[in-house]
Amino acid sequence: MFDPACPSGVTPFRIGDKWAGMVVLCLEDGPRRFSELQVPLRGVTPKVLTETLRALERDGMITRTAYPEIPPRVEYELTPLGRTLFEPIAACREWANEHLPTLLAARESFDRAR
Amino acid sequence: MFDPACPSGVTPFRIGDKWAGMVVLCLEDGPRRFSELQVPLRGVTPKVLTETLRALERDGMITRTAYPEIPPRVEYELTPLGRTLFEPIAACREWANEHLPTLLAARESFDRAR
DNA sequence: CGGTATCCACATCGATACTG
DNA sequence: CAGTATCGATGTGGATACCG
Repeated sequence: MFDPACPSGVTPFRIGDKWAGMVVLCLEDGPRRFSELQVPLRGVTPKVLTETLRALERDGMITRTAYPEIPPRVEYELTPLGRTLFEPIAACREWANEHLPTLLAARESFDRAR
Repeated sequence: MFDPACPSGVTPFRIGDKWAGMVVLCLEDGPRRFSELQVPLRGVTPKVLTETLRALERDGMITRTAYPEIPPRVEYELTPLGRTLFEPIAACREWANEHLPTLLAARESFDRAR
């Protein structure tokens, strides 16, 4: 997902509000900072990322931990509930990785026929 | 999903354009007619259902078969590619079935705290 | 029955600028 | 660094009516 050519960004089967699923995937290996999350989610504005993180926190998927430092540091981490969500989302990612070329070929063929 | 109280309709992890994932799930047991699909997808307007089905057909997920009869009959069916998509989507459905109460409880708790 | 055709409300998403 | 504040474009979804 950190690759600019990663197909996750164009998969038509993104989860929910477009970014939430990718955030969950980004948190697989442990806590991440706000600015770290902005990297793989290319193009996401701070506003939208904030909204996404708030929504996930509200639903008990992630925790937000702010450290009272200068400069400020905030870390987001999957909760146990969030971890249970990781699996089905990862399954969707696997599907996209495997079948996206087929899908795009079908799409192109369909468009050419019209 | 055919139950009015089914949680699938409120799951925050719906796939893609909100209806596409549910359509795939609806086609699990074989071909379905346009009007049949309108039943479990409560509230979907003909326009939106048409758009959803076109998009799925375009991506090679379903086939559309029109029978030249009076009155007209049209059936939609999963392609082999569409069948491969069924599994990860079903996994998301299972997740929702299992964890939605926990999620809603977390949400309510979060909202009460603010 | 299985759609189209219009029109519209609303939410989402984004760009930009600014702050503790 | 990690946001917030505004504002605006976009487009998705929906209500309603009509057609072959």
